[in-house]
Amino acid sequence: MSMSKAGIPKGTRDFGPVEMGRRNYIFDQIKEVFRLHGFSQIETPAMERTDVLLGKYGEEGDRLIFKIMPRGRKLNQLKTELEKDQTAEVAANKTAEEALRYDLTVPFARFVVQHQNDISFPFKRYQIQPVWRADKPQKGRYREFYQCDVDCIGSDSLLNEIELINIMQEVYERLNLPDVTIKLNNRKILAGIAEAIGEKDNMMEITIALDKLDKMPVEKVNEELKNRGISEEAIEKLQPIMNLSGSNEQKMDTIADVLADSEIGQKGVEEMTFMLGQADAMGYKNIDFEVTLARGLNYYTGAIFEVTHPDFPSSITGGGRYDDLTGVFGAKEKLSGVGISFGADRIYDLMLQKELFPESVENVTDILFVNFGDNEAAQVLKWMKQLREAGIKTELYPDTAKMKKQMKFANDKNVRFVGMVGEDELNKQEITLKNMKTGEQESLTVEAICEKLGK
RNA sequence: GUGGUUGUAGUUCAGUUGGUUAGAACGCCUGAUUGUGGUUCAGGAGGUCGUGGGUUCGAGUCCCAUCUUCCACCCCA
Repeated sequence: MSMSKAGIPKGTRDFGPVEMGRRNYIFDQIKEVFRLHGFSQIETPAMERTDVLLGKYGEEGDRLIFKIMPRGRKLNQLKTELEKDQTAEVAANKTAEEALRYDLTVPFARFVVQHQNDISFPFKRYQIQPVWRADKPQKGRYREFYQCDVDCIGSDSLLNEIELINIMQEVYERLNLPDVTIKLNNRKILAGIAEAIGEKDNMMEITIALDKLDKMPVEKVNEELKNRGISEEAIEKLQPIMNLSGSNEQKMDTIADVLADSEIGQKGVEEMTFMLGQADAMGYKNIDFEVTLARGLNYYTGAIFEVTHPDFPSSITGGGRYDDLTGVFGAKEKLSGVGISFGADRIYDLMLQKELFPESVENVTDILFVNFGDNEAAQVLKWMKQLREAGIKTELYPDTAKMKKQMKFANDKNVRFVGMVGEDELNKQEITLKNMKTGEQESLTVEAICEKLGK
């Protein structure tokens, strides 16, 4: 066998026992909230057929999809395509039959269409799985990461959007991250703006520029708009929007004014007003209407969401409404959907930085028994059965090593109690239970311990 | 994909204009303590200086390539 250096691809990570305890804590909280809102879980394969994914995320997205190298005859076809003076990228897209999924929304749309006869709508699903992007890694940006998606498909009602806001609030409340800001916008407003300033066909250009407002001054953005081919007149008309400020209501008033003549814009204003009103009625104070919020994913058509935290550089949740994602897979009727995705890995990084993980997620064993020999071990095995039936996590050190070594092991593993059963305890039929945090110890019967620590 | 940045012990980092045998702290191992971890004390192990080339009498230090890390653009969870 050939030797190789141990290592993993860039932008990927191993998760040890401590990290998994924390990660599962995040997943459990998120899952619990999803279930409380009536969503059910699905899973889809790590890979999809390439044509399912290509063209759904825009040009940049296509480039970031991991294609799986073809095998056998297809591999020779790749060679032929390359010889036809194709770029390697085009050749790869043409010949790779499979690719790793880039997100969970597009595979979900594929799933819905494929199983449309078995699904009753509106279909509320959640899905927690890894996705892969051929990105250049940075802080909070990985090439393999988990998304926690909730989507409702087959309903136009804005109540779905409202429920998603509730879910975001509940999740971040549970995770002890109350400082998040939920940013809202609507693609219809963005379309309306483009229409109102007479640049209907340049909506993407305008939204990309608007998105940069939080990074560069207005003058720079104006310059960029000009470079992107937007007329001076249109840029002039855009200024009230670029200089938006004040409360959500004040911003909405200004926008409504600018969009008075745009049908689609008015629809967007109507939707946004409803959502802001509902959020206000729930007493939420951290909702921000931001026209600059664009979100690159091509398929969004209505509301768009993004959650940020002051101590983290990038968004930790994002999503929106898509009207026709199932259409491209040949759905019988038009199915509108809306959903969001929690970025578990970014939430993990943020919570670690803020030291928000409860200590309890790190201990896996309640009682570790010191091994004093065969006779003692035989008795401990019986007692452990009783303890486990009472819901107490317990284990026996497998070797009769030195006490010091066993105690150190217990300490390193962060167990709550050490159980000692030697000759004295066998005679008394009791267990010496030591609290590893306080150092106190007492002699108790197994029944008394079940009573004390049992679930 | 473009531009920049980082890499030295298990970890975090020192290491002078290129010059003997590459250091510290923490961690790890052993003992003080044969039924007590976390504290204390004494001792010990551990490095092909990311990898591969090159310049030089001599390279952790300079040059090139490559990988990795982080950052900006782009995009995004």
